[in-house]
Amino acid sequence: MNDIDVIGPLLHGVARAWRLKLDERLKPMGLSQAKWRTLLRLSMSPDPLTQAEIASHLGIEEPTLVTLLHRLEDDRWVARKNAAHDRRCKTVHLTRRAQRVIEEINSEAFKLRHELLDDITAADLRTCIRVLNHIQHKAEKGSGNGKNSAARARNGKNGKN
Amino acid sequence: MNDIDVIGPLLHGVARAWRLKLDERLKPMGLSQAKWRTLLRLSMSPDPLTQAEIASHLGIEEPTLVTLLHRLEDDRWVARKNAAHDRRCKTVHLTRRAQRVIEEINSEAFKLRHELLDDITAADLRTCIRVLNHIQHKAEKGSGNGKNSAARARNGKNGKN
DNA sequence: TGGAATTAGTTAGCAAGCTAACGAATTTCA
DNA sequence: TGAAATTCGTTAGCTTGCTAACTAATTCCA
Repeated sequence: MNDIDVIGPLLHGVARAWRLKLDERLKPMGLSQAKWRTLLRLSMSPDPLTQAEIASHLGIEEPTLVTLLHRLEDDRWVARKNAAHDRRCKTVHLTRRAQRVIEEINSEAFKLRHELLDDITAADLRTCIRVLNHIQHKAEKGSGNGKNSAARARNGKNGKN
Repeated sequence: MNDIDVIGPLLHGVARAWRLKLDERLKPMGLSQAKWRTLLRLSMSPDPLTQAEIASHLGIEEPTLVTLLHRLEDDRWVARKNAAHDRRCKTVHLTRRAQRVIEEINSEAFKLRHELLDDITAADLRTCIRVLNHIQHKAEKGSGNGKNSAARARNGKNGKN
């Protein structure tokens, strides 16, 4: 089995292992990766985001976000508000409770990143990133039916700007 | 945003893009990635496999495999048989129809791998694989509650040997 | 200005992953 | 030998992703 044949399953496996590890760490505060990623994204933006914007940033489709927000709303992590400027839009806001735990989330994610990566050399890491970027761009090119949020987000065409 | 902060989302994104691309290519023959991976694994084994063995090889849990096999059985890709030697076990077998398309699946997967990787140097690819392996092992270490099929499969403790 | 096209959010329904809990069969060992 | 532990497959119910199809609101332009 040569390198070319091994990297596909390997990629799949690493992404999965990382996700599971984070989920495991954040489970004590009642949050999964999908949930804390959403909270972090909201906390990073200076002004309120609409659902379409959030979905685009996260690289998921809008219907996926709808149910995710329902769960977050049920657990009082976020609240939806009708936007004043456009009655079609809703903006999503962090509750105080969420703002309080975001620090914890950040620090836990930061710690894990460093645990997993700290004995990899900067040069190797850079090479790895270059390779992965290359693969990702190739994989997304041409598949475009115009509806891929992840690609859209990466290219900055997030529907607002 | 430095390298350490960027590689997490990147990994997630690459794995997703690759999976979507393969799904797109194999959709014309009515197969998703989870399905064709299962068929391939069955075709690679010289003698029949039980469900527990298949789940372990694929790195998924048994209940996940159960519903996957149901879908594959509904579409006449595989058949379950009661094992003679152990009445608890069922072995899973490819139908003729499946055997016929496995060649196609293989060649499509092979083509995609080479499309995505062919202008990456062998050295870079090797570095990338080394880094990913390292991350994966770190991510799996310690999380062990003994129930992680993926790690079990990689370590060769697949319940039979 | 008013009908057509577009955009935001939603619902419905499927796929593929998970854990917990269970029944039936087998293995272990006191 | 027979009770306890283990193993195999299953069901039930959850999460997180998807597409297709819908409603309501807005924008475009003839």
